[in-house]
Amino acid sequence: MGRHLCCNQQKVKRGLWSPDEDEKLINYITKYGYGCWSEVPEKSGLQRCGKSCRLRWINYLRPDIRRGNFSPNEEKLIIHLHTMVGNRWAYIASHLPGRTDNEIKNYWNSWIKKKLAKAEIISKNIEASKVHNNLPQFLFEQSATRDNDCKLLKTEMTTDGHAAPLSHVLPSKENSETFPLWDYKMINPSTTRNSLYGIEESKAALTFDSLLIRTDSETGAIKELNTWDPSGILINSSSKNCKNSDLQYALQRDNGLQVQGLPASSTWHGYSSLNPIESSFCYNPNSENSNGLHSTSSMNESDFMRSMDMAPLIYSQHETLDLADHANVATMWASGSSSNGVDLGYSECLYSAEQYNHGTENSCSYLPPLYDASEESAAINIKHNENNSLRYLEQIQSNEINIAQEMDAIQQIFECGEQNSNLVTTIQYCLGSHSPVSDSHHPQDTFD
DNA sequence: AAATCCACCAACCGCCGCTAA
DNA sequence: CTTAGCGGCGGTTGGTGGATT
Repeated sequence: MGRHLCCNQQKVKRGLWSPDEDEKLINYITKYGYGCWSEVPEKSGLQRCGKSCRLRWINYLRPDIRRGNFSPNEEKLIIHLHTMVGNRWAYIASHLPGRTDNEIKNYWNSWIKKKLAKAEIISKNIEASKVHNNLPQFLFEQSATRDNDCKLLKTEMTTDGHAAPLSHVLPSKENSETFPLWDYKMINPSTTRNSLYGIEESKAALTFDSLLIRTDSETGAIKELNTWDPSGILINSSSKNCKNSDLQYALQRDNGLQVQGLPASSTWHGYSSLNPIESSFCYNPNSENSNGLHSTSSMNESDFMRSMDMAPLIYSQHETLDLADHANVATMWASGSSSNGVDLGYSECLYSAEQYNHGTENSCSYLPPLYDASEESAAINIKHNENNSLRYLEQIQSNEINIAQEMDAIQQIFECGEQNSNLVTTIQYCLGSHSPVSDSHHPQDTFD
């Protein structure tokens, strides 16, 4: 079962397609269209199995195929989607018009080899370290033994061996995308609420495949690193992405050090991992564990899939939206969906993206001014977002905000035909299907 | 100039899930 | 209900051509 009859036939031709064969297939598709691949060889006169014909058409001959190098935005989108769904090439390809799953798969496999090659040098050491409480010391030791590609500067460590309470392990904005600090594997995505330091206690913890500190390839010096990422610690295991700031937050929390760009350790409201989709979870006020703490639960599948359709849309509509922008959008999103327990914030995300890309205030009156990722504003923004989401909710409930007008405005921003209707559908779904949860039900920080 | 290496990518293979008989 | 046939998908292979020795 499962094996195709044509695959057993000895007479079928294999290997590269000749121009003549291509022509035959094109002629057939032009004449009959496609649908039943099994009958293609017979009717087209090709000595190929139907499967091979299908593959050739889909990956090479169909007219809407887009060939050539991947653009930076395409690459960005691929990385983003792969972070969320892994090797689901067909799904990823569905978000890149004209690209095939095979092409993306090939691109990824060749791309990731290069990227991980450098990381591999110290990944085993990181694994061995278990990323335990001596991580800062471990990093320090690494810096003394590794070459210029991966080290912490000695001067950036405090005298007791801890990482300085600044942003030294954060990548520069321009490097972070192609040179992630952290890669990781999710062992068991079903378990909820694992902290970075819960690794040894939980099978659902993260393992770190690599840790890289970005340095200048010529001078060896650590490049200027910015706290561009104001998002916070990994709170929930539904997240698939653990960022450098997660580490920073953990360091802050465990060492009692205030890290610039992060909120005080006693709060995590409005914080989740960088990507709102990866980290989004539904706060359940009815759930209370033995410690009297409310727990979170992972998003259900439909929420997850719906969310996954959103971020690529944001990306696809904004040529200049980079990771730092995304971090802000994400923070905004997370503040609506996570800390308040409701799926608000989608349209806010879009407005936020819009104002970022155009560098102007948007027309959305309830949004705060233009976000920035500076250290000073990060904590303020978080609080602002939080209040903002609540205010948004209140305005919706009191009919102060007209949802129809809201979506009209969004329509004007995103004039993208079919995708647009999907967007509106999504927003309608969000606004109509989720009950708000009181702000007083924020879960407590379990690390305090 | 020849041999070897290596990256790329088109194509193949096997598995899965759906569907119709 | 079972199962053959099929489309679709992801992992993998191997041919090709450019780069390096």
